[in-house]
Amino acid sequence: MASIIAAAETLCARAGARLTDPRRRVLTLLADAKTPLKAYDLIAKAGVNGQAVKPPTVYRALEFLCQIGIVHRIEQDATYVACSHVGHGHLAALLVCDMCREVTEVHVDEIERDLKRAAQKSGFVLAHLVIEGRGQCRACAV
Amino acid sequence: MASIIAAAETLCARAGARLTDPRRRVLTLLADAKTPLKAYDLIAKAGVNGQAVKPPTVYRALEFLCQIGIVHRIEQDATYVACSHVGHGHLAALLVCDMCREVTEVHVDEIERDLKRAAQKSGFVLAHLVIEGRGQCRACAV
DNA sequence: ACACGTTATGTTATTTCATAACACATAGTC
DNA sequence: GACTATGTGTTATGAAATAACATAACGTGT
Repeated sequence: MASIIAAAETLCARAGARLTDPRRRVLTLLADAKTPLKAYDLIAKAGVNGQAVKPPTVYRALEFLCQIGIVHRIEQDATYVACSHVGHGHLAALLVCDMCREVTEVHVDEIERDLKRAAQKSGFVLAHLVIEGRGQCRACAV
Repeated sequence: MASIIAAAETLCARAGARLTDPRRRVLTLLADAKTPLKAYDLIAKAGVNGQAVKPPTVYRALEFLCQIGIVHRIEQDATYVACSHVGHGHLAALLVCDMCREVTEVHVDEIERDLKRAAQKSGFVLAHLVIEGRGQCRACAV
């Protein structure tokens, strides 16, 4: 649990940025969660002693954390999840279980290469790639 | 242009559904557009002679058209685009140009297979897959 | 023809997701 | 300590999506 904070510190240093209070708070909440959280879940939880946190605060933190690669946004349902394989420059495919919502990350570097090549065939230069799946995780599959 | 309507009729018949007025209208608007449209673009455009169309009407049509596979939703920015390769049971990767917004569809059946296998390795049974890219299309790449 | 079930639409209101714009604060550095 | 970058606080609003309920249109069996 603490290790993800350490990883974040490293990534921040590399980016010439700081792991500030709201950023750390949001990251911690995500890391503690078993499933992806919505932005407004975080807005609700991030407040301390009755002090509500406002949307922009959380959205900024999320944007930053996604940028340094320690948090992933799941486009299909606009949720956010802490990266479980921090470190490799990895592109991950995020597989969300339809039953328990847990996320399985699989690394797909060769697939990225294949896709880049397939895109190139159409003359398309690929800069960014999103791969997301849904289905049943190991525990929930019969 | 008319051919996509014909394709839609076929797909509707196959699904035991009807290509109703609002569905045809939304599909036509998407087919005529050069780039993906937002739902509210469609809501604005779908009205006839001052009669505004309400959000649920368009959202229902979009959901239906996506279901029969003649329209794709681009998750990254919540836009919708008419499928350019109707017919094959194909899974397509949607590549959106960051400059002109045009969409290039590439077919990725082998990649789907690879990904399914990679998922299986983690015990994950893949039911649905989204692959989206961003970058520069042939015309916009230098 | 007409009653019935199913499919699809109309309508109102609301919820959920996200950002613009501007003021203030904090940290690093010359 | 003044200067600049970076980051946060706050207010307000914009943009995307859906819930809930009423009504209409179609197909089928009688």
